[in-house]
Amino acid sequence: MTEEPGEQDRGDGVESAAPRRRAAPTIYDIAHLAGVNPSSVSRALNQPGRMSAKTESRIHDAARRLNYRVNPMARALPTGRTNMIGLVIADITNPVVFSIVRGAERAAAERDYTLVLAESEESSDRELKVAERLLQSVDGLILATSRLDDSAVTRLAEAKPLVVVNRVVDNVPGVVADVSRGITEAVDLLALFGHRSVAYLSGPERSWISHARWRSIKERCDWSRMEVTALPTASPTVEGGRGAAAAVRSSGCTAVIAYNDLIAIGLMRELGMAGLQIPRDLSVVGFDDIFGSDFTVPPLTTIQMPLQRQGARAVELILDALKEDSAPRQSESGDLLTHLVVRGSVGPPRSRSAPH
Amino acid sequence: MTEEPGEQDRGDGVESAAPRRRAAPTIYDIAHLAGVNPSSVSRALNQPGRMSAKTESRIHDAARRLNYRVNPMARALPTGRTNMIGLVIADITNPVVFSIVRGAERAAAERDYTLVLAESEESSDRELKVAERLLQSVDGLILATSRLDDSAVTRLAEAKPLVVVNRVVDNVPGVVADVSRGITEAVDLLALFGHRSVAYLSGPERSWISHARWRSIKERCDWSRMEVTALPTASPTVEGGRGAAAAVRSSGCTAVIAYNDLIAIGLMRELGMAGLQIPRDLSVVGFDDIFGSDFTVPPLTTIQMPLQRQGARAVELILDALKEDSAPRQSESGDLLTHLVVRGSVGPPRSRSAPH
DNA sequence: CCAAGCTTGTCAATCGGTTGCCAATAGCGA
DNA sequence: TCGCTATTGGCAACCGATTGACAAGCTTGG
Repeated sequence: MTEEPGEQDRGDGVESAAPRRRAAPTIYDIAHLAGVNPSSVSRALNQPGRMSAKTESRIHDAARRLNYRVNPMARALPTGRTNMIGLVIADITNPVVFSIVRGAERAAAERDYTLVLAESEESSDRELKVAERLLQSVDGLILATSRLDDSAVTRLAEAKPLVVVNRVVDNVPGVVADVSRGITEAVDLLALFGHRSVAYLSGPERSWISHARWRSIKERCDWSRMEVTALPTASPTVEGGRGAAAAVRSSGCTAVIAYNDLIAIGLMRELGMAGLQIPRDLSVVGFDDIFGSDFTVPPLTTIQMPLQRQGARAVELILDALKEDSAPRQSESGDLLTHLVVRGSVGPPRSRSAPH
Repeated sequence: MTEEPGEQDRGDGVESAAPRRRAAPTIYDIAHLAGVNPSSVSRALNQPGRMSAKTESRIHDAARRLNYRVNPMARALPTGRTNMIGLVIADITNPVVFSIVRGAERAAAERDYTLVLAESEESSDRELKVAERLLQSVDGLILATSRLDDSAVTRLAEAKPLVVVNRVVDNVPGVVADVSRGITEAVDLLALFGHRSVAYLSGPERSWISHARWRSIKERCDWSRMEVTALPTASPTVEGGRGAAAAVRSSGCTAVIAYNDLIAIGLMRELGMAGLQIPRDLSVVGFDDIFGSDFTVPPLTTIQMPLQRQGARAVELILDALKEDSAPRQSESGDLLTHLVVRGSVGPPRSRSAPH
């Protein structure tokens, strides 16, 4: 309380041994140094050109000299804008989300937004809680691998701009990749090799995207006059893939398209341990092209999703919604195409190895 | 300006087509509903028991009825606490950081903290910028894979509690795993198989942890009377491992310990393509036990780092520093042990295959 | 029966920036 | 040189919550 109360003991509450923190400079410090009113500082910093060049540069100099950074919390209060975007994912160790996170982080950072991350650990209860908590601190929310039902998503979307990834919810913008191209390529390749019977190792029953993939696969297989059946898996993981091996073998199919790469990898490993050879005994196609899918033997042929671009696009949609209030852009898959990455896990079926 | 100015047009600035957002309830709404003063609401919510049970429960009821969540920005202003922790990483697609992120996210969420993520894209300039930006909005900062030099780290640590992971910087708390146990196990296993000459494929020249690993490997090899040399790699990636294959072959060593799994995997793939067999022609040990390190053929034997625990520990250190100002705990590796995960990439050397 | 001691709740200042409104100033033409 | 308008900059309210100081209400003891 020597001179400027509140300047003296700011920083951290207790004042004993802890390393002394230097308090961050404020616009008041700048105003003092530049000899102007704090509000002028705010103006100079936020609306360049609305002030005499001389004063403006004096203020900027002072700010630079003090190494000033705006306090995002203080700014957020009156404006309601935090410059943060929330990203909720089910499981951060799922390689599928890495790319989404990266794409989102990059797109956000580029526009000076900060990404806030939260994990729902595959629980829809936790997801709701986490999303509600995040919602308070961010300008918009991305649900990357949501386990919520549509109504909950819709309700969340009422509070702040919200975008879902790889999912379609009425009236909520979504970023969905167009799987048809990749699937067409995959099915066509199998057909070319002479496969006549294919199985789809499906994902979680409640997964919108798993059904979308199945529909697309079914359609293309029908078109190619191939038999196709869906086989369930216990979980969309390596373990789930392992567990499905028996069903695959007894199904009599000669090729498999898996809901994701983890399942595909699990299946290959299990069959490999049982002495089968891939692709001689079974052709396997994965989905996503995750990190490590080329480490396997043989390397996995897989349908690559534009996950990083999807993450970036999700951020862009949020920012769009924030900027103007044009009608919320609906799920558009324009440039979000998938394509087949051909590696070693697809070949001719055992019986007839000649094409066609 | 009909009645309560500022109540009418809150929500979002522009008011045309955009989906109407409902404004979040405030403590004033609660106070109004419960018929008390806003400050009583704050007290009832934050200091339970300091108020008549009756009033308190009335306030809680009102809060629940309005589905009230505290506005973190508004709270952060007077308290200086944001309940957010920043995590800066070099490259989010590096599998090593997944586990750190997960550990940190879990530990943070458990204590009602939110994790804020930023990527430096391997650039120390960007890292500094990003860290300074984050510093404004968080209560503490974790540098997981920092490319900054010590002085920059020290300077950042002056502003807010800061923790580095897998690195030691004077006067800055760090979370460093004790590599000696894993390395001892690895070197001993190689010795047991009869290897006499080992190479270390090192990481980035400026990486503290790479040197630490090298020192530990050198020490144990000396102890075992094994020859050991360090071989440089161009980068700590699969590509870097590939590029080092030639040097490894001409070095005459029979076993390799790589700075990380990516290098090990790259090396194995390159050698495999050249017709060598692992472990017959070369034993390979990786570091980290990343996702996918068991997808390779043979599966990679690797020294597992407790990355997830390290991430969690980093958060705990921040929280400690925030709570009391006990002397900042210095890098302690107590329970952060490494250990060898034995898989298929280590075997007896070609020449003499009998142990010892 | 009254004063002292606790509870319980209210007031008001504050955190750091933003912004509408208005006064002071500068610039301009006549 | 004067008066008018276009700029420029300052004042003050406000965003939502926290918190120290204090008043009102209650209990309790002398």
